[in-house]
Amino acid sequence: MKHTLRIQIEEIVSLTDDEFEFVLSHFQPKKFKKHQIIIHEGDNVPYDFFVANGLMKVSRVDMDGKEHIVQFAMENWWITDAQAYHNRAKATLIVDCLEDTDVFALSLENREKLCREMQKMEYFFLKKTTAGYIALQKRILCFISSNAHERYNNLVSLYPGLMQRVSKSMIASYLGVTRETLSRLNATV
Amino acid sequence: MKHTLRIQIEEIVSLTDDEFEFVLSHFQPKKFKKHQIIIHEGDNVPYDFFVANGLMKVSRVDMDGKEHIVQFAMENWWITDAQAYHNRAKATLIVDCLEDTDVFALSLENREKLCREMQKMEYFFLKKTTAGYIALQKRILCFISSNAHERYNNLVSLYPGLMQRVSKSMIASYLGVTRETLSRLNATV
DNA sequence: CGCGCGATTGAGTAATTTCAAATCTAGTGG
DNA sequence: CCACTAGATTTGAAATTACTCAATCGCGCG
Repeated sequence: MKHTLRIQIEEIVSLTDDEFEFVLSHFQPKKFKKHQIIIHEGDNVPYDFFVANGLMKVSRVDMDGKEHIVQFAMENWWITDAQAYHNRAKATLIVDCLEDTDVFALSLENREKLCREMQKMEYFFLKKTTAGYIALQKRILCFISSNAHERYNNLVSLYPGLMQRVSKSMIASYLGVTRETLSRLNATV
Repeated sequence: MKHTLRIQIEEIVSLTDDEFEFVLSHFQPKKFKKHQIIIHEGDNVPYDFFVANGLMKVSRVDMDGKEHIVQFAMENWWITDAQAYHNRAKATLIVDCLEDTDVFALSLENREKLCREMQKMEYFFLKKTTAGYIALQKRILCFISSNAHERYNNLVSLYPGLMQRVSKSMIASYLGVTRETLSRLNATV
């Protein structure tokens, strides 16, 4: 059975067994528990996490104590406070687990080292990051051109599996509406 | 006087004169007129554009004929329909000029070629794309956690120069509000 | 059974949109 | 230099959408 990280990388570049072992040696496997907070606001952010199993989220809590969810990460997604990670700055976001989660953690040092050692990994990260950029651009277009109802329908069709694993309050937070508004949307469908 | 593209690249990797000439040979300089539409919906998207001079935007026009602006690009910004460009797909967005504009156009073929020939250019694109990803993530956080007034203030403080060059209707479209709402915000400040 | 948590419902309020009309502004031709 | 027009901006009033706060419902679990 192939490693889930290997499958993802090989969607973009092919690897021999040895090469994959080499790549993998740059990651640290870690296990987290449901509700565990991995990165607090103000922390250093030493890792980008590849989720092998489980479910995490990144969010910010505003001055009123309201949580705003920036991203979920299910299996085969990457998650971290990107701004803090890449700029070696203090976290402004919170990363935590919605389920027991297995990740492969990649430090920025190892990421850079890996890119120097294997150019095709730099190519992989470029493709992945570009795809992420495009996805965010679509999400922005959704915000500027759609109301809450349309954004909800869009999310359901994009990630149907997410609905079964995440509370409706969190879906609301991700969509930028209150849980009450989201609840009333469902009634209207 | 250094080339504006060279300055941007050298913020991330240093180049000799020869190297820069080599990089530049992969680009095509182009001149566009104000109001010129560079990419129509449904077009192929052969280029990513580096704006040397002038101002462009990417937008989508919805079924009601309303324009939604995804991005502006002033000097030293990159702009294209990223989804269509990177996936060699038909454009779903419109790219046009708000001023007479000089660009350096980079085809996907030349981009790939350049990355193969000079690894540090792949590094450059990775850093640039990562920075773009982080910027979009911030903009999304702004949408889910801020009202129109706060989004407007945020935009003004991020890009004060933009306000002098772009009509308020377009600012409104970029912020995801109507021009009437934006107009009323200014009154309240 | 009864507690606790998430989801829903209700009522009032605030923000935003819609559509229409009025104003302002820059550029043009006389 | 002035009048005129087209486009952009602002204003007004009503309708809609979304939010807030409070109360209720539903369900799993000790």
